[in-house]
Amino acid sequence: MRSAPVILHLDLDAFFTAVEQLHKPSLRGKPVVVGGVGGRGVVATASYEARVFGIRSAMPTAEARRRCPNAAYLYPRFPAYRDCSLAVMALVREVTPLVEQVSIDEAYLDLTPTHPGAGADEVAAVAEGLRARIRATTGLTASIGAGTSKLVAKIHSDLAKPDGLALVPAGEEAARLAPMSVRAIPGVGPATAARLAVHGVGTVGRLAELGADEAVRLLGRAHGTQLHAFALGLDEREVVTERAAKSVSAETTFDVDVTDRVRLGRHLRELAERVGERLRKDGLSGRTVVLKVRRHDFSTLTRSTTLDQPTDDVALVVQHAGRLLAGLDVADGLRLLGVGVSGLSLYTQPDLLDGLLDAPEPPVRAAAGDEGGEEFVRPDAGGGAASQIAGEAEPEVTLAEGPAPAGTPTWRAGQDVTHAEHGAGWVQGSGVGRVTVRFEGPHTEVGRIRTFAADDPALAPAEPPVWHAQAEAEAGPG
DNA sequence: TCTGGGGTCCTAGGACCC
DNA sequence: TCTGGGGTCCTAGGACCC
Repeated sequence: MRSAPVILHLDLDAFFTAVEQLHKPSLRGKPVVVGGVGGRGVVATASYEARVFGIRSAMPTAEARRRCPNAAYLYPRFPAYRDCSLAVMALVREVTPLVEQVSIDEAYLDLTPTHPGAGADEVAAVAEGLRARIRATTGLTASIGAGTSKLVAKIHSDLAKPDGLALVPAGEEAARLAPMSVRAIPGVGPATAARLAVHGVGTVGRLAELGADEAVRLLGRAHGTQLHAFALGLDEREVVTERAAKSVSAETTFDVDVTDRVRLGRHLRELAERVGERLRKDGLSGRTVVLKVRRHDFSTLTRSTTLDQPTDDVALVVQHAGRLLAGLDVADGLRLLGVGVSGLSLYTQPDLLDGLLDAPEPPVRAAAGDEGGEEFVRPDAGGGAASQIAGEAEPEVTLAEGPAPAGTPTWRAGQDVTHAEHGAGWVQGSGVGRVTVRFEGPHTEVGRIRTFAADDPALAPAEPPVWHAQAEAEAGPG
């Protein structure tokens, strides 16, 4: 446990509706609801003016309309929210590089790197400074919780809302948490709260008194252990800057239940196309295809099948998901259809791979700076990268300007990661100043390049300079 | 009131292997 | 020949979060 409250949790207040009110002054001071506006829509965010009427997130929009017919009901504009989020997160990263963005409107910060030895007063000043800059540059208000752990920071950003700061001095965690409802703990939802209530546990303090063994008996091994530790104010989770995606999915709820298999098939293809698009954009492929359906009675089923090889091929996803769907009874109607891919790995493109492996070695020139004209990075110039693999493995590869060898796959401008592993291969792109080469596991075949969407002309670099790099490395000892 | 869409993590049983 | 136990993978479902 840290000895000072250097972990912050920042949460933008009523984010979606705040952006709408920012962009449209006539909405300011008025009840605004952002969410699904169709017959089966639910509320994503209600402005504070709308919350006065009892409107809450996840409430059916129909119910919200009953409570406040005069509110503005808006369909979400995610691109606008993403832009605002990027602006805020840029300010956040000026405070510390140790930022874990957990959603479009939330992030944890660890101030240790930039404010070593900071006490509560300094942390409070940093947090207030950040809140002020967010307001001044974006017009949005943020609430911040500060404590010695993610848990305490998270719980207190909620208590600070709206537009506030709540800081818990080191040593006061358990006492602060004890009187709170167990529902204040992240991970305690309706089901867990109900199970605890049966045993007379309603507060965090009572959960702490219960003891770890009893908590495990009631809630299962993982959940029980974790929640009991939380109840004592114990939380050793680190702030981590990057987490790899584990699945990609798309789903849709129909306005009216669907029984027609032809229509379902069309929706299935659309959903698979969305999944495929995202897989390729992120340079991923997955081995398990998952079909999800929700029936007329709201019961949910999933069916999955695991392939021999990871794929991002829409046709293949459609084929397997379609087979899974064919095995289900849809006579009573489906209200939701979803398709997903899990078991993700960094993407390989077999045809490109073959071409590359069969192709003659690309010309190797002097390392950057040695000669005029085209400059390629010499494979051994990346030797530093290879030597880092055995460690934690995100070596950077220097880029050189100039044309890359024929057949070199392209990554999308602005996409900050390309992948090569355990071998050499060329990559190129534009608009990005550096390439990070990421290595997975000790297991992959030599010579594989994992990347890109080279077959998509829309992704080809339009503007010079065109960069290329040779990513070169060897397997570490594992 | 009648329940979105995108995710994560956990549990449990069965298959399979050693 | 029969039996046991542990580990891993796969599948399905459920709780939870924003």
